Amino acid sequence: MRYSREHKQETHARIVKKASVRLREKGAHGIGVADLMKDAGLTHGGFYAHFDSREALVIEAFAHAMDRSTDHWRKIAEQTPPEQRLATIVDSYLTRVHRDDPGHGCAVPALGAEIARENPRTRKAFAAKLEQMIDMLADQIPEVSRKAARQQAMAALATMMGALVLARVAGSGEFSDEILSAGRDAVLDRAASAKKATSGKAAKAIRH
Amino acid sequence: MRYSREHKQETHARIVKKASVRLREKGAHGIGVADLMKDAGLTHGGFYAHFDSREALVIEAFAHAMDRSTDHWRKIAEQTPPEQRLATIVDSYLTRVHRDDPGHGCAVPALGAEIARENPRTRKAFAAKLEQMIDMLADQIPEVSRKAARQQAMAALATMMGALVLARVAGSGEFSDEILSAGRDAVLDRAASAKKATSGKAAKAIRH
DNA sequence: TGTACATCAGTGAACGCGCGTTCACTGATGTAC
DNA sequence: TGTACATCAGTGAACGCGCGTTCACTGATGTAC
Repeated sequence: MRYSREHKQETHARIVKKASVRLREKGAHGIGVADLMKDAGLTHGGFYAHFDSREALVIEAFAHAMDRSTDHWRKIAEQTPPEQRLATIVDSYLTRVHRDDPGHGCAVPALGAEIARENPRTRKAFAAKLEQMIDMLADQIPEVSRKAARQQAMAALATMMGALVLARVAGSGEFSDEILSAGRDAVLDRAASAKKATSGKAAKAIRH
Repeated sequence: MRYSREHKQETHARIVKKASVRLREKGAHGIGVADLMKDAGLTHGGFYAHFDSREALVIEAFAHAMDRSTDHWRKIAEQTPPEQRLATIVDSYLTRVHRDDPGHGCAVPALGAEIARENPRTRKAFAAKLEQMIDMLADQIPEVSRKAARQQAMAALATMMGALVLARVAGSGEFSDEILSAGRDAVLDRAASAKKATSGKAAKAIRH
């Protein structure tokens, strides 16, 4: 059954897309090649017509997830006034829905720690996507220098993904909700005070 | 070779201690029973004289790592004036040494995401230790209500462990160092502004 | 105190299972003539 | 346009390996008498 020219690309994309969901749900080593192929409606034998190895799929699936997240938040930001963009992203990031559905959420809290232990090539591929995500976040922070915006974006992502990891460890009760809420407040308060600090002297005094 | 009464307990403790290092280094599924026993100077067959299953060791090793971290920071805090305690903890947490030696560092960035995917019993055991760690951090935040201190402790831990995960993904270059530094600034700035906010009106205005 | 026996932490071979990967084969469709 | 052949995405059995777990056995030391 030979297929048309686009067919292989479509199948390849479908495997990557489905895998990116399942890997975020189950972890980078939490699901096997056979199950990933089954998710895409195929049998495991055909896997190596599309990827050199399981690891190659993992890299593609991560990149896909990161790109989708970065695009998603950029689009959300574009529909929001500049001074509210970061707040809107944080509010949509630290939600119960995101906490309870890692498969369709940010790959950083789901897979960051595992990727950091992966071989250098895989880790670097992920690091490049992480940098793009941070740049996108920095773009949403107006009224400060580029350097300050990047620094704030790094801290904001650390707090957001960290709070999501902690909230997932905590389960889905009150304790978990409190973590989400504490993370939101931390990012938003700091954004507010950092902005004031660059435009007023009184606020600057507070930072030191 | 029957051993004295304390011998088994000592061996058990040694296995747990060594495993807690290796699991933080390699991940919750990154190292096998045989290698873990070898680390403790034993052969794999004896494992089940000490633990019901591999998972039981994982739970004990996590609990051990969390207790050690919590104790460690409590001790550091006790040797520091109250108003500098959180800052001292943050400074010792977000370092290159900690980033580059996960085996002897905090279990939350190393294993949190994986534990969140584990079965409910394992996850809940970890969640209880997480709550203890947050309580300990809240104890180091003076001059605010208990509720506010806990909230700030949650956010601080989220930022700290998140920054460590991101820094490990980023490797060990400039980008990675910037993440550590951005995380430090975020926690310390917020601690300073939160304190001011409870004692001065001008600062309160800044938070809103 | 001395002796015979019981205990059980630890050994190392073996089992069963799942997983990543390989491979011979299939057959629908593209392509050459 | 029609026909014969080539291609190659996908199938499903099989391989080899590592891992968690089991088990018969060992032998130094605790304990009963």
